[in-house]
Amino acid sequence: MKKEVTTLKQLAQILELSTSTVSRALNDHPDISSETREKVQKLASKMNYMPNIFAKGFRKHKTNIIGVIVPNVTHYFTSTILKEILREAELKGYRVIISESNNDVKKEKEILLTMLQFGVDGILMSLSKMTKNIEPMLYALNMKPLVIFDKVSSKIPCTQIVINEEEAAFNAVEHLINIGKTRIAIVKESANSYNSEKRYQGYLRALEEHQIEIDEKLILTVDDLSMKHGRYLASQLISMKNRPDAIFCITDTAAIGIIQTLKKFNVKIPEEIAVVGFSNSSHSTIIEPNLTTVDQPGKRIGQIAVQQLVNEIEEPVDLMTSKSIEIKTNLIIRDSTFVS
Amino acid sequence: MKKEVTTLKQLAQILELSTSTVSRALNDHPDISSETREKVQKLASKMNYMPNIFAKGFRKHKTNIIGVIVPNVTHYFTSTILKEILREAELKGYRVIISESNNDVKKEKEILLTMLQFGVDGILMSLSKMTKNIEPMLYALNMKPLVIFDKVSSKIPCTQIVINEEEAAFNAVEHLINIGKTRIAIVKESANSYNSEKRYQGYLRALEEHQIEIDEKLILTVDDLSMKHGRYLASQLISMKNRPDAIFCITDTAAIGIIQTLKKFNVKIPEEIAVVGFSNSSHSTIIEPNLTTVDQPGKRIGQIAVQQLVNEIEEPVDLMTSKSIEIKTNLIIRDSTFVS
DNA sequence: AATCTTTATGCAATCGTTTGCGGGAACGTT
DNA sequence: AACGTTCCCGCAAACGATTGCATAAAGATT
Repeated sequence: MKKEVTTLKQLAQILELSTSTVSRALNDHPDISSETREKVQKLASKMNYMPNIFAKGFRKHKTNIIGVIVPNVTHYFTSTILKEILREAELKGYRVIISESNNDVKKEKEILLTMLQFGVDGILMSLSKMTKNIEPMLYALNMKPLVIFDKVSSKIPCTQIVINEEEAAFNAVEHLINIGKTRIAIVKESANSYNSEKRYQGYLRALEEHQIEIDEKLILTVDDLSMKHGRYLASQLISMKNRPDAIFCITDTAAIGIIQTLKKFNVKIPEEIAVVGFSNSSHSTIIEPNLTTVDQPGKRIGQIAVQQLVNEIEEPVDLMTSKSIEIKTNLIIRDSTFVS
Repeated sequence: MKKEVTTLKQLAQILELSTSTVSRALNDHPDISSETREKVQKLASKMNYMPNIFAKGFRKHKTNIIGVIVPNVTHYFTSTILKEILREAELKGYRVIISESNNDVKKEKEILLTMLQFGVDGILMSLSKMTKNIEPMLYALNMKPLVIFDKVSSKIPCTQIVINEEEAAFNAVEHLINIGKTRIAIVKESANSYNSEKRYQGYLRALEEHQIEIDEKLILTVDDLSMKHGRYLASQLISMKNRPDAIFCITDTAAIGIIQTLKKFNVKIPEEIAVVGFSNSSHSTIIEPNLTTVDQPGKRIGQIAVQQLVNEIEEPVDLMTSKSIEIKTNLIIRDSTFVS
């Protein structure tokens, strides 16, 4: 093993040149005659020379690595974004290291610091659910560019890539209104995350604009938007004396739990209760009836996030400057709200 | 920005010691008196000192990074493994860089080389579907430890982490036999990947041991085990004059496509045709009837893969030595084969 | 022919850390 | 008193690549 790697010095010796010349030749420095440049480059590729990235990073204080921090890689939406981040980063000549915060604030902070220590050129992150203390992010911003996406916080003065949460929710709820629903429940998160809050605002605005009175009983809040909790909530809603005729659930997973329970109790979807989710997860076309949901363009988010970050890395602008980029979503209407 | 980072030299100056002493003190070298050791460590933590990883990696030729190459991060099973790889690697003090091959052999090779150049300490990979040329892997093995998982190839002389594919398939098919099925179709991959081949062997053995004749017509081969192809195959199977009474599909996705079509044509599952998948993907409990499938312990695979690799990194044994670690799977019986 | 430019190259320092070696101080041993 | 040990610590080289500066050679300008 440990086959020896060719170094600059070796190339230099063989060609009877100095390492400086070889280095410059490989980097297309104008001082070098095209003759030697070619000679060097030819030998280098022949000997399979690869610059030692650590010596390089060490010297130039640039690693061409971007750090990515997300709550959970197995989340389908996240992995879609990740996929695109990998693709786009590679295109731009960056490598990506990924860490999971598992929605643990302390872990999140640790990862952030470790990545900085490690020398990433910039960081891309999606905040964990409970992130309140933004100190670590501010600290990070002191040193390197930071772009946050999906789960963001407007308190952090950096570029944010978000979807039009409020409008998306508005459209979803308006769709329910358009098909004749009036008692529309919402299922949101108790920890007032950015996303949950925005979607809630969209819900409120839709009802308001259509002069539908808000019924506190139809505003459901839950810690964890899981399928299990969805199932539980559905059973609650069914047993209400004045049932809703539609449910807007700010997450596909919980929406699916809801549908499962509704079916179990033979509630007709969408006739008796229509259901709308959020994410367009792959589950939404498996469950029956297929789930009407908001499509979040993960690819676009990943792509723009990388582009922004690389931009900030390569054109060191004034950090600490806020900028919010909003990405459009699409409501995808399926059987859970649609009677053919 | 670019807040200055504390270095060894700075610590040394403040303490009026040499950098060597400071370095040794921080690394608990026995030559250092406990008195100075404490003094140094105290100041270091106070000044938030973090060794420059690049200088370190540069000097010691060790990066503490492991490279991971997978075909597709959005694949649920893959992301489960990934999650565990991240966790376990961190535990062992390693960082992880991830790349996607997208089942492109050329890309796979490129990534492999880039990662080596980059200086990873070892590589964890799941082969792409069409990988035939194992040259790049052999080359990699020359330089660094390599562990492959899930999609493996016995031709590559390195540690392989696999599930008991053959046995798992055997159990699945035997289960179908036990519930009284005799005309059991299999849906497998046309590119004879390791996994597909092993599962096919398990299928054959199960039939053989139960003296069920093999019917070539029931052996279906498809390029791409997608839902779409599943749907297509199902329509084929239905229109056969001598229909199968069960289908063993070596992938959950395709199995789900099959179920969708069977339902569409009002074929009773499992009474008329039972269906078994492979993976225990999250979809398998969403589809109705819930899919009987083989649970692949992704967490275990990820964990063992990292443990093996780190082992080989830290105790440089003889590389080029094959070792196959088999992980047990479980057949999870659900409604698609079970009549209550 | 002397001087200035330009072109192409080499020298040597540098980045931050680790580590082999050497050496001074303090102590113990004859 | 002379010598050997042990304990701490510093010097300086090394890792591989980059880069400011110096310089030799060749060409251009007067």
